[in-house]
Amino acid sequence: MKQLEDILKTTTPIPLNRKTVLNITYSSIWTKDIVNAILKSFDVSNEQFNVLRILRGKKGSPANLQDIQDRMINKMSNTTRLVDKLILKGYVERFTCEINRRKVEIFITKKGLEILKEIDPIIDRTESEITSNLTAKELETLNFLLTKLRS
Amino acid sequence: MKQLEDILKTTTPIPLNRKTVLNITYSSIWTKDIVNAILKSFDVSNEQFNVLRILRGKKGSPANLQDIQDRMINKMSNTTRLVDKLILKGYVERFTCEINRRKVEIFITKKGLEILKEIDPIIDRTESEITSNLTAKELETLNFLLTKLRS
DNA sequence: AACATACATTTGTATATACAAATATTGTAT
DNA sequence: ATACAATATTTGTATATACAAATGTATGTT
Repeated sequence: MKQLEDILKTTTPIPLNRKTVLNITYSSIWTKDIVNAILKSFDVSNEQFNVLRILRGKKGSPANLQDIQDRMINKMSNTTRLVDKLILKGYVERFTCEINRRKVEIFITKKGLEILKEIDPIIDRTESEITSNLTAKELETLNFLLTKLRS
Repeated sequence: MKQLEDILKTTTPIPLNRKTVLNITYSSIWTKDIVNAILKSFDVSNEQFNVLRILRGKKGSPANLQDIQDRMINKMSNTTRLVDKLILKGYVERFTCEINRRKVEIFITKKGLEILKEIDPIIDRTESEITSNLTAKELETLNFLLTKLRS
């Protein structure tokens, strides 16, 4: 098992508080890199993939920008431009809401649903691989500790 | 304790594999936001602070860009421009290495050491607060599980 | 109706991240 | 000595992130 001290190439031991923060940060980068490598072959960024899945979850009903931001794990400060890119790729459509013209209505297109259908099983498999070194019980404990940390 | 399903405002339960990946990602964002809020008041970014601490760790001996990148938790693809910003702020100096002119020699300045001395105790306290909901034993377990996950 | 206020999104600017290509320097083989 | 590969950094381009300001729309008060 590669300890954090090895990864950061430091000889002095890191205090437990800092070590925990660094370990979480490093693990997050580690998982992100693995997932990104998969998504890259589909020319879709992590955030774009996230938005597409949120839109699919709406099952045909429109989403506005706030809906999307609320459901995004990394609160983007600029969902407008992210949606712009998805429109260019043909995965998403945007209309202004007729009832409240300040709002926009964003829908996933058929093409968007199709690319998700392609990517989904690969991401599922990747997420299984990422967590394969821990038992189900260990995963439960890890989730519990992370949730408690933030509470 | 706020579960991930609440955070992401989803009603459907998330499978354990994906939940773990998301929990790590979200926890990383959570800690980053807290630390960033502190650093922001010093007009230093997380990455800049990281580099300054790496340079201080060299204790007067020069660091080149690869040294810095190797010790950075988030492998920046562009340490050149990050160092540029630190030079502008007067926290760092850069010279070309006379022995191997492809390399650069980067040093932290007195001003850089002084700002670190100011920031350090505040970050220490912040890291203690971040981890204050878990006992030492729980923190050990968390670190163990994250390390095992990546092994 | 006129005004201020709140809301939802867009735009602007700076920095960060990711990757590819360009530049400069050094080491090695012939 | 020349050519070629390896090394170390820099530059370019695209996207992502963070925050502030601007725009356009709706709502409440007088």
